[in-house]
Amino acid sequence: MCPMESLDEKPKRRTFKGLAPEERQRERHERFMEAGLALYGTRGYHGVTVKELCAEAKLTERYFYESFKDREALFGAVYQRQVEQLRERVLAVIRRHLPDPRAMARAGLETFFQGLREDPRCARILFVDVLSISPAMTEQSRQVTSGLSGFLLQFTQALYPQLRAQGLDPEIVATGLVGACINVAMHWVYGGFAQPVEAVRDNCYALFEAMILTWSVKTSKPG
Amino acid sequence: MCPMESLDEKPKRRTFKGLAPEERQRERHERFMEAGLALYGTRGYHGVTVKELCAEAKLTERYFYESFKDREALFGAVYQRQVEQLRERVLAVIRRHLPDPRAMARAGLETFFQGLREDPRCARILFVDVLSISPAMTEQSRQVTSGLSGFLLQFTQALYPQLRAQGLDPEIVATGLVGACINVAMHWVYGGFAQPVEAVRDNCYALFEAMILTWSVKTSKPG
DNA sequence: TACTTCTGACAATGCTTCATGTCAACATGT
DNA sequence: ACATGTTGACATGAAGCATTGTCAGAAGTA
Repeated sequence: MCPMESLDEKPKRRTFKGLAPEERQRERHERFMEAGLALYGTRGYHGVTVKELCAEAKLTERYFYESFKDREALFGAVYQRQVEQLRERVLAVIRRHLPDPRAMARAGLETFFQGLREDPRCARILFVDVLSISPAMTEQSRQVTSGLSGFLLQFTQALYPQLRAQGLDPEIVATGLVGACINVAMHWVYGGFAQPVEAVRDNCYALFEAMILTWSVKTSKPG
Repeated sequence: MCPMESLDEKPKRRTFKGLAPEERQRERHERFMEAGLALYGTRGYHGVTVKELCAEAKLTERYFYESFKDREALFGAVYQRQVEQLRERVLAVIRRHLPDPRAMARAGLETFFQGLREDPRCARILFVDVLSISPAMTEQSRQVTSGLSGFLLQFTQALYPQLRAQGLDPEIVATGLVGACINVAMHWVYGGFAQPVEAVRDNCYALFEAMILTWSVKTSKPG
């Protein structure tokens, strides 16, 4: 009985199982992120409940709402992480193949596809469910893919500054090429990786190269 | 009081409001189909309840379950109808432009995009929600897009029988081209049709042409 | 008019989910 | 050993949903 006891005293946070409070919380957060990847990535967003996420994370609802506002917030966090992981990986590989544009593009594509094969769960998260959750998530996805085609655009224009598409809108073409990769990836993943990754990489690269070639031809001999 | 009254007598079906029983049922079915298109196409599959579908159709739950086993069955029917409508329209236009392959492809593409602009609701149904409902619906969508790339393949190979893709898998390329059109369409629709339909059509056609050109080049002068 | 079918409004059931709350058991530092 | 922070199991409540059922009245038939 301490005499100066305040009425709204904060509980003293302390270590537990050898971990500081922040560490424990981060670990719980992490477990939910992995549970989200596991369940959302296999059964989709709408088929998964908070209770199931908790069971997968071996934690209880209380801690779920400690880390995330709701189911959608967890999905958004998982989505964003997957995007950034894949992006970093692809960019790193592209950098490693500087300055050969052909090698850069092919290696980037291969890394993209290999990432999906290593963890097919992220394919569903990145390309399917994100579009059917809420307008906010749809917009987030739109920005990601727009950013991707923007990068693609910048990339090709830096490599081939002389390219001027006659009557073509580079933004639309870039959107198309991104869509091509995504659709190929989806069919590849859902088809059980029937083709070797090199085949997928080469065929997608062929689309890129075809466009560059077309642009060169159109610009070098107009009409 | 008829003396021979059977215990399990079937109710005599009769006309009502000048319509035969079958006509009435068909009309109810139709109203649910339109309600499904309206609500699924704007708010998505998961955000719509049976009650809302009934309100939109101005009918009651009883009649919903008369026509459809559940919400998913209605979605499947709406999806299938939209696929077939768009396909018929595109095929009709393509036929009308025989035998000029360039005109056929461009007109087909334009009809595809124009169909989406006339009724943006079907974009969501055809490309987004169908993938996140159930494995069965996902498979149905897969078959549709596979059929589409199959047609594309057959089309180009019929027009350019000499084309032999060196080291390329025509199936993957076709999948990519279909994905390109779908992604361009999605961004076009969700971006509020910022570009004129001719621009979208021409840029997608450019992708097609680029591939054909690439194949021709690769086959005529190998290496 | 008398009878039957058809229709719409809505109640009822049973289930599931989200989100919060309770509480005893456990772990820790003193 | 004790007081207290921490945890997991479970309870609770409000809400929403799918599906079936009830019933009075409108619309057709004879």
